[in-house]
Amino acid sequence: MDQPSLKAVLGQAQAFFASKGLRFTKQREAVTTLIFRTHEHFRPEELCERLRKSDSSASRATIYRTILHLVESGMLREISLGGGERLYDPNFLQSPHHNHLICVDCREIVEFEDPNLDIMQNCITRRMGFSPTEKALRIEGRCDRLRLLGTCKNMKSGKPKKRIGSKRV
Amino acid sequence: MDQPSLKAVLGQAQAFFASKGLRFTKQREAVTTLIFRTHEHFRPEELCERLRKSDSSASRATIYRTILHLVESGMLREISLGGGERLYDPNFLQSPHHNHLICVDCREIVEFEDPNLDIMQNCITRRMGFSPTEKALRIEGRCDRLRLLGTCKNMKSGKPKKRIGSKRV
DNA sequence: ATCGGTGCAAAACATTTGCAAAATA
DNA sequence: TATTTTGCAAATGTTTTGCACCGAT
Repeated sequence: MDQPSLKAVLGQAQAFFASKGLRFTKQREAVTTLIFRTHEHFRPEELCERLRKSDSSASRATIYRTILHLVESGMLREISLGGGERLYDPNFLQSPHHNHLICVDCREIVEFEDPNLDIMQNCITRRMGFSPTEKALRIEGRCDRLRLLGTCKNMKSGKPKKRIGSKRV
Repeated sequence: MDQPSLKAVLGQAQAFFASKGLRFTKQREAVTTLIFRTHEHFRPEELCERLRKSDSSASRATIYRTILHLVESGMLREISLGGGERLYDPNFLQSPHHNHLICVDCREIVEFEDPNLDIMQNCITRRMGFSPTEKALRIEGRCDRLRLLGTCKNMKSGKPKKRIGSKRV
């Protein structure tokens, strides 16, 4: 974990739960920790798996319910990178406006921001008579290095690396 | 159906299936017709329902499999408007670069295009070393009319209208 | 006769929910 | 004690799959 220390994140979560009159139980803390300890995007089921391997524990139901709470708090966001899979992204806490670029070859996910893009999106939205509340841009592309050199840093001996995690830019 | 006549669409589908050495059976034609007869976004299960009500028929399995073929052909696109629901959009045939704006109040979906946005997205992508293959921008917003006047054309006596269909802009 | 293609029913998943027991303010 | 929260297991809902049969070349 880097920028906002895990401790700060846990504090924010605790504050949110408290503001709703909810308890920050050890299960909820464990789930929150597991989510924000890395920058990895995750599927709920993967989180269950991860938690099972850790020293703490929480039932599947609790994990799903905690995820919903964290989404409601705005700390966690559901994203969709295609395939109808429900994926969660813990990185909006550090970069609230980031977008996703996915390499179609190696599935690497690059997170990026661009203020100009944001501005333009705002204009377009307002021109249509709406006030934007949330924007999600997903770009799929082919890595130039791979196309030109036949390999890229995410390819391992010709085999694309399956990655759910993300890289910041 | 308007622009590309249904007949033309069916022809294109047939050509695709043929190019793959596959047959354009009456079930596949029925599914294709049902999909492209309107501009509605749909969930596979809804399509099953629609087909059950029509005079033609195809099993659930066939419907799912045909959808996959049509996506592969590029005629149909999977989109995600949040909530992890798998939705399909038949409108990329007419407007290959459109994006989606969803009203958070009434869930109306507005499809829109903007060449400048496309250009900017291209630049950003290339700057990161990628060649874009596909882009999906989803904006959620609040309709100004509703916010200012307390009502909007999609609200029916205060109750938001649930809409899966789309409006072109 | 040979390949697909179809339809059924089962399987595979992911997610939600009801409820009794446990934990906590 | 009152109220949440948890965990289990069952229910739900969607999508995929195996397989026997059907149909077209």
